[in-house]
Amino acid sequence: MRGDSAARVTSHDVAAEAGVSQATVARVFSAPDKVALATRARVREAAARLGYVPNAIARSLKSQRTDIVGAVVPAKSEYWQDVLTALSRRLAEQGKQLLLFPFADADHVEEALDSVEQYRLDGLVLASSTIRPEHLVRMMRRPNLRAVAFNQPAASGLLPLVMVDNDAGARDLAEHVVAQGIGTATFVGTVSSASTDQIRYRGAASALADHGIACPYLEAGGFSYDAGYKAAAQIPDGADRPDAVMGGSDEVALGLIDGLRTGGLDVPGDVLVTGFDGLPQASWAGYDLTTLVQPIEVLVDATLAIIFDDARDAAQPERIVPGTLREGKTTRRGHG
Amino acid sequence: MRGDSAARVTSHDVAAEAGVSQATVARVFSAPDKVALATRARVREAAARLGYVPNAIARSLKSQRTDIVGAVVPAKSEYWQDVLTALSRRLAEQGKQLLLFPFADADHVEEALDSVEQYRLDGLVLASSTIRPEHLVRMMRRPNLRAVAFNQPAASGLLPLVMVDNDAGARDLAEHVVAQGIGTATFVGTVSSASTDQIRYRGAASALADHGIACPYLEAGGFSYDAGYKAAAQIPDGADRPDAVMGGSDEVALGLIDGLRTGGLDVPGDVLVTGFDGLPQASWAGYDLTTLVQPIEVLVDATLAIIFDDARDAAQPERIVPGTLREGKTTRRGHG
DNA sequence: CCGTGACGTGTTTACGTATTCACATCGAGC
DNA sequence: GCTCGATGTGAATACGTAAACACGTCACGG
Repeated sequence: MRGDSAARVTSHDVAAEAGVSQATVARVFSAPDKVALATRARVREAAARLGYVPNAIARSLKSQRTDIVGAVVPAKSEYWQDVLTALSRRLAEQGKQLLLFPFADADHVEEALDSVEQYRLDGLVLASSTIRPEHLVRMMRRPNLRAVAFNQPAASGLLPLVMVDNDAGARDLAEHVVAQGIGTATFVGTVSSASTDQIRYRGAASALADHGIACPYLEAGGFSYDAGYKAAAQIPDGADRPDAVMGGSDEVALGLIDGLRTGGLDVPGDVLVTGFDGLPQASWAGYDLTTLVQPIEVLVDATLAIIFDDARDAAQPERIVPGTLREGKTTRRGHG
Repeated sequence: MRGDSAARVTSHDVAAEAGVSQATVARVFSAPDKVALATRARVREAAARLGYVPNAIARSLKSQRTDIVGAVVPAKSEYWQDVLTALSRRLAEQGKQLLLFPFADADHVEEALDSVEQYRLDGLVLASSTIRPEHLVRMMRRPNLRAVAFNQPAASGLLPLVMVDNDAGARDLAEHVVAQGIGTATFVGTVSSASTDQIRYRGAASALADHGIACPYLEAGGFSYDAGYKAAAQIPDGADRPDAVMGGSDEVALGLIDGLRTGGLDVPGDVLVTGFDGLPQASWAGYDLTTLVQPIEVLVDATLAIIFDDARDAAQPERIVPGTLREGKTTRRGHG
């Protein structure tokens, strides 16, 4: 029953209560070592009594720093949710916050960016390869805004870029299934609209070609479980059935597995399946998917390093981080 | 090559360029109808030429509104990620943003709330039943902050509350499995630290008791897939094996299914399994879990209504929204 | 004993906008 | 022809903080 309900308490009120100037109060909360110990204690006490909390809005206006990083991401995606979780956690550790700008589809990116510009964010993470180059360029030239493209190959040359090594990862997966003794394979993804899937497909196809194996491509038409599930029905059965199906992402691969199984096939008995990303769900015992695990923590750290490190000299850094092959049972052939 | 790279463009700059006062520029962007058509056009043109974008920070300071809603949520949870997705999408439609305050575990809630207080948010969504009452009280008395508890029964009486009808949902699930002809059941959840699980357990146990069926409780020790997977090993086999296992949440239930299957049991052949929440993964063909689907859109809308509707008269609204039973194959007994 | 620097604090200003108040203009009504 | 209200605009102020600057005090070394 004290100090609360007092509508808005400012540093001036605290100053009056403690018998010091507003500047001293501000110093206590932003640079305590510049204030004598006794004064500091008195101010802290007064602040507690009044229920004072520094106003981050006013601070941001004055200091030109918001301590907020924005993220423009597709609204529905397991992968991006995992990335955001890692990102926000890391930011919280540094006393910074994450402001979300989700967009339902590519047409709504424009609106999201309009909002982005109004808040003077310290940094911006541009995710999803469905963001078009013209949007990237627009963000590129905002003053005082460090924008980083995250897993978005198309941004190369336009923006600083952090990305898993999609090409090497796809090759690793391809080599792995080849080692299982497959003779045919099919890649299922969304090459049409995702530049990551394009690289993954090319990498896999190239590695397979080195072993004389062709790799036809099947368009899933989306990044979701459902897209993979439906695509499974398009995969030829009988004599034309591929020995392995490579999904462009884990979500698609999980859908593929269930779709194939619903179609009466055994995974991995009849068909091997691989994914890409390393989602938690891929490790679930019901699937135990062979996939390429993205080192999300590393990617996030690299992203934040670009945003916050003042090494502005390296104008356009590109960090390509290798992933790790995770071998699950979806590529484990019954060796009799 | 025009208008860009000009470091910071303010309304003053635009005013000078357009030959009007700063006030007029401000009006053009916040109350356009108060400015003559010709003037408006001239200002808009000048703004475009200079690359001017209104500064949301300054606006917030002046107007005492940030157009930002905060959400305090556990960092790792499928369910909360789905809620956040819905929430941020709905906010974006209204030109508002979502600021994330994730916390790793209950001990870190305190820090998250410290940050919350600094930003003068329009509203706050307090999620997760692991937030302790003392924290709720603290948020309750912040002036100018509309805090809403989301699916958090423990907040009843302290804060406005929006929640799915856990009790009725649990009863529906119990009745459903009873209708399948079961004779014994076990509930697996985290009653110890989640007030939602407590209600769900009591509801299910009560409904089962009405049919003369006891419902022992098994502590999962967490909300995750892994917790469920491990808990499955604790379920008695042989003669004591329950006919049905009810998971406190979908995540736990999915883990249970895989755990039981790994243990050599057939779901639903040997054991029926139910969940709670209605996660997308519960619908995946590999599981097809019987669960209680939460109407997340409805819950989110109710939450935002409490935050933004000025009906401050209804001091402590409590909205309990019914869920929907989704019947999957995990409770479909082979009828011979 | 005085100059010098470190230290602690107060005064003042600036951040960029929204809003209140005042003022000028203009058309309509008597 | 003069008043009155409506309309459009400018001047001035406030939002709450951080930081530059100035000032006074005190300890220390020459």
